[in-house]
Amino acid sequence: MAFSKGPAAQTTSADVARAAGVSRATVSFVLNGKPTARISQETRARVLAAADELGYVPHAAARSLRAGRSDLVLLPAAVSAAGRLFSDWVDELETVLGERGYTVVLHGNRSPDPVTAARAWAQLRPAAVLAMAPTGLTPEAVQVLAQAGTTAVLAMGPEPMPGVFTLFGDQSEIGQVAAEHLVARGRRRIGVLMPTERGLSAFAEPRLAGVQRVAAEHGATVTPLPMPYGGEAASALAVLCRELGLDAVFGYNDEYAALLCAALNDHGVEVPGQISVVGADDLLLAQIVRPQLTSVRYRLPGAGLIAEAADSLINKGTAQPLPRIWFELAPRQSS
Amino acid sequence: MAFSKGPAAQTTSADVARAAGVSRATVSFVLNGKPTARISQETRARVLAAADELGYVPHAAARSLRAGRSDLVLLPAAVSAAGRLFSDWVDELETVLGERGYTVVLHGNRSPDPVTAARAWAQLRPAAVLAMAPTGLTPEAVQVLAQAGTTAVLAMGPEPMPGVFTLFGDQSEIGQVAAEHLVARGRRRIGVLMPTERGLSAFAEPRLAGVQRVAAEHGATVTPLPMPYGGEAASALAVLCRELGLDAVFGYNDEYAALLCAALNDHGVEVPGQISVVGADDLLLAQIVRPQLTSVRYRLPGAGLIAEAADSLINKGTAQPLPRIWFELAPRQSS
DNA sequence: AGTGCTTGGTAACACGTGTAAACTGGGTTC
DNA sequence: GAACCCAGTTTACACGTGTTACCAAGCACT
Repeated sequence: MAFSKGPAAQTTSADVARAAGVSRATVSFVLNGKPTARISQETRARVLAAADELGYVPHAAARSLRAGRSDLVLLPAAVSAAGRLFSDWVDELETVLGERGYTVVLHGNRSPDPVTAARAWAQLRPAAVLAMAPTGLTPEAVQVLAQAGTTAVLAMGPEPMPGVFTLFGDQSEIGQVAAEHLVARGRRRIGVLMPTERGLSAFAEPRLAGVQRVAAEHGATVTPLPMPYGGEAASALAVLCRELGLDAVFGYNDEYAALLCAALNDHGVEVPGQISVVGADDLLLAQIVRPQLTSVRYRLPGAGLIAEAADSLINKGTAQPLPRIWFELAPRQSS
Repeated sequence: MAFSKGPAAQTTSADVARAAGVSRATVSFVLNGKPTARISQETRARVLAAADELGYVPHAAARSLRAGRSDLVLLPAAVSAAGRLFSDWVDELETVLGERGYTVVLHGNRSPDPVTAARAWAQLRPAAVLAMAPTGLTPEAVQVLAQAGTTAVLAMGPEPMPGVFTLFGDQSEIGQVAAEHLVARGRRRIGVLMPTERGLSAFAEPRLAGVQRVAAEHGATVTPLPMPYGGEAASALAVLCRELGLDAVFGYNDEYAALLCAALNDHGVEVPGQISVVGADDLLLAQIVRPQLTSVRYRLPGAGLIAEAADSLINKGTAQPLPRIWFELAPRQSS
């Protein structure tokens, strides 16, 4: 360590003060612009010049330590888990929350245990946590956050939870919409793709349940079909579908559905002639492939509304309820 | 504000100390486990019990303020900009860096100005910044980071930059590989899709340049084709391709290429009979669509190597050079 | 000449944490 | 019995910031 001169000296507001020939307090006043009237234009200019000269950037950690709250908004979500649909929405969310002065940050939760995950989030003392994927958010996890000072917790889910502002939306309705459509077309032997990718079962399980609910009402059979993300798996499943004599498949996702479609095509199975296929999330992919994919479309509240709710929750501790997420069929060629 | 009892009291290590009947220092010693031998097993147990009871979680900001360095690793990247390819890689990176004790965080840079963006990153005082997309990282931006104490900056790019550990990889080689393939197939009138989505031009421009380089050597013509992300735009471009008499298109991306392919198909243009199409990034999508899409594949160094380099850069200030990124053709049906 | 007001600025504390240095008994050594 | 040591704990400071008091000087008014 002889050559290392410590962890790289940071430029602090004290440096700026020294350079401008004023006290640190004055620097703080100028840079945060609160009681503007109390600082003469001349020193004000001198401070700004010094700060610019030295390339001063405030230390977010120290600032939020002093302030007692941070401007961090945490989105716990793996990047890959967000499909094209969500990722655009997340981008928009970042923009509108940024305009409100928050720093949005994504953090993939690597721990399957909700409490451990919550503990990791809590370390950052975020102003709000936006759990927009149906991650396993338990009451204990919420309490960990609360104990760390984060009371603004938003989550997407089918039912309310104490201490959580819920954006109501039931993934099982996706399966429901798809299944109702298939049943209406006379299909009775329905397969359901179940992705084996980690983190996706939280979406897949309720979607399957939705299909089963509808199937039970109409005397249709439901066969879950576990599937890794890949071409070979799809090919194997295509064979299986024919062997099982299925007449319809709900593909969890447009991606998975499209994979299966291509495989069915390769094996000479006609879509939708012999087997109807329905996807979900209405990705652009659904319009690219041939036959074009029937899908189930999300109707999400605009990012502006979410930002408004989060802001209100942080500052007032309460917020107006949001319109619930709902789902509708986007009928195309594959069914 | 009468009903609001301030910004939600946080549980601090002082609370734990009080509950366990010891000093705050003892709590810190127990929880960080450094001089383990110096604490009796009995008080040790009492402290751990109290911490657990109160649900204590350390305050990352305070900790890193005291320590002079944070365990944050910042990945400046918009979620949507990362395709399937990158997002899986980022996931892996999160995992391996997490195992090394770092907290990985994604932050979409909303500012087009590199210095402003760098200023935003610098506020978080990250231990390292991993700019894995060819974002406009200027020397001034690097200096802003350095002044804030972040000296470990990794970036992907074609050439070295002072103060930056470069993961060498030249996006223009992608265009080059694609163009060489097309030229070898006798194509001479090449169109290049140029996405208009924000943040993508940093990828698109060099890819175009690569195509132009090869075309110039072989007397082929290159026509840039600006294209929004969507079906109508693709349809319009399909018509244009025919009118211009193009015999090949490099599609920037598998997504964009697939969009165009579908549109060409709809307009009765045969692929690859009349027009060859080549994509890039080798997404699974390339294998889903028919005809299957010829693509250009990334060879990225494993996430483990990147993590190793970042770690070394943080602690030793230097790191072993990484193998450069290279690209190879994945030939399929569309060309 | 005292009193009060305004303008421009500073001293000093608190936020939650990690750790070097000091302290306290009780035992061991000359 | 004085000197020393050791295990177990605490006291005290520093990190970089925002903000509440407080202060100095200038000026006007009784």
